[in-house]
Amino acid sequence: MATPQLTKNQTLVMDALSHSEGPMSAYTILDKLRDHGFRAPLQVYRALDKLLEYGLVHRLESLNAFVACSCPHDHEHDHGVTAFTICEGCGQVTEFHDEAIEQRLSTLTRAQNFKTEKTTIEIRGHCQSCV
Amino acid sequence: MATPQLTKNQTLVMDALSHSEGPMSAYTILDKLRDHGFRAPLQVYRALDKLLEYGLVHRLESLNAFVACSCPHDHEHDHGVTAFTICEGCGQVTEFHDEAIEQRLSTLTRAQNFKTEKTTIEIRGHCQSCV
DNA sequence: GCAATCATGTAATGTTATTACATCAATTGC
DNA sequence: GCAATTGATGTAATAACATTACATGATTGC
Ligand SMILES: [Zn+2]
Ligand SMILES: [Zn+2]
Ligand SMILES: [Zn+2]
Ligand SMILES: [Zn+2]
Repeated sequence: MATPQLTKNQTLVMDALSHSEGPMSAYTILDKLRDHGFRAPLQVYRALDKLLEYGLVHRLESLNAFVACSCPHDHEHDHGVTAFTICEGCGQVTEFHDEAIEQRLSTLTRAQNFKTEKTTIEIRGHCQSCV
Repeated sequence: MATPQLTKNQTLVMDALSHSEGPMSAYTILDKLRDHGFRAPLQVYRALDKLLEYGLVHRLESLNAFVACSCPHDHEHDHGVTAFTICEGCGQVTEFHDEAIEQRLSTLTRAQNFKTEKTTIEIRGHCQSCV
C-alpha cells in the first residue's frame, strides 16, 4: 500500500514515535502531544490506526505500546512477518525479519488450512547491555 | 518445575479455563466464579499468575486473555516456545510447538547476544471452518 | 449548492490490571 | 506452647488501556 499524505494528527503521532527512544503507550503519546492540542485518547488511537495500516508503526502486544517501524525501505510493499526483541532492562526494542521463520510458519499454518492475517512475534528478555 | 498442589482459588480458575471452549479474559473468569465466592479481580489475577508460572495456563497477549495449556504432558518439564493460531471467526485457539522455529529464533537472538526469557508467537487469521 | 467522504473534537463509558492494606492459616524455630 | 515467618485470601480503590456515541468542520465531486 502506498502511504498517502499524513494528516496533521497522524504526523504529530508519527513524529512523537520517531523521536522516541523506545515504544510508547497511547496515553504517553497523548501526554507528549497536549501542547499540540491533543485532549483525548481517541485522537491518538485514530492516528495510530492509520499509521498501523500504512505499516509506519507497529504495535507491541505484550507491552500495549507502539513503536515506529525501523525498516529503511519506503513501505511501498508489505514487509512480511515482523519480530521484535524487547529488553526488560532498558526497554530497547529491536525489529527484525527472517525469511526462514516466515517460511516455516507458512508451512505450519498451511497444514492446518489456517489463513494468516497477522503474525505477532515478540521476544522478551535482556539485551547485551542488560544481562 | 514440578507443579505443587493447587490452592482452592487456583483450582477454581484452572477448572474454569479447562472447561471453556476457548480463551477467557480475567474478568470473564471472575464472572464465572462469582457463585463460588469470587468478588474481586485480584482473586483471578493471583491465581492466574501461579498457573502461568506452573505452565498450566498461557496468556494470549494479542487478546488479553488466558487459555489452558493443551499439552498432554505432565508439565514436569519446560515445553519450550509455544505458538498459537487464533481464529477471528470462531475464536478457536490452537497451540503448537515447533523445534525448527525455536532453533531459528535461538540462532537469531544469540547473534544479538540477547537473553530470551519469554517468547510470544500468535497468529491471527481464520481457521479452516471460517474462511 | 449539495451530497458524500474523511478528519476532527469531546464526553462518556467500557475493559484490563495493579496498588494498598487487612486478615487468616500453616509452618518454623525456640 | 508461642512468636515469627511465610503464603493464601479478602476488599477497596485506583491506574492503565481502549472504545462507543455523537457532534462539528473541511474537502471533493457533481
Ligand atoms: Zn517494520
Ligand atoms: Zn537492555
Ligand atoms: Zn502449553
Ligand atoms: Zn474459525
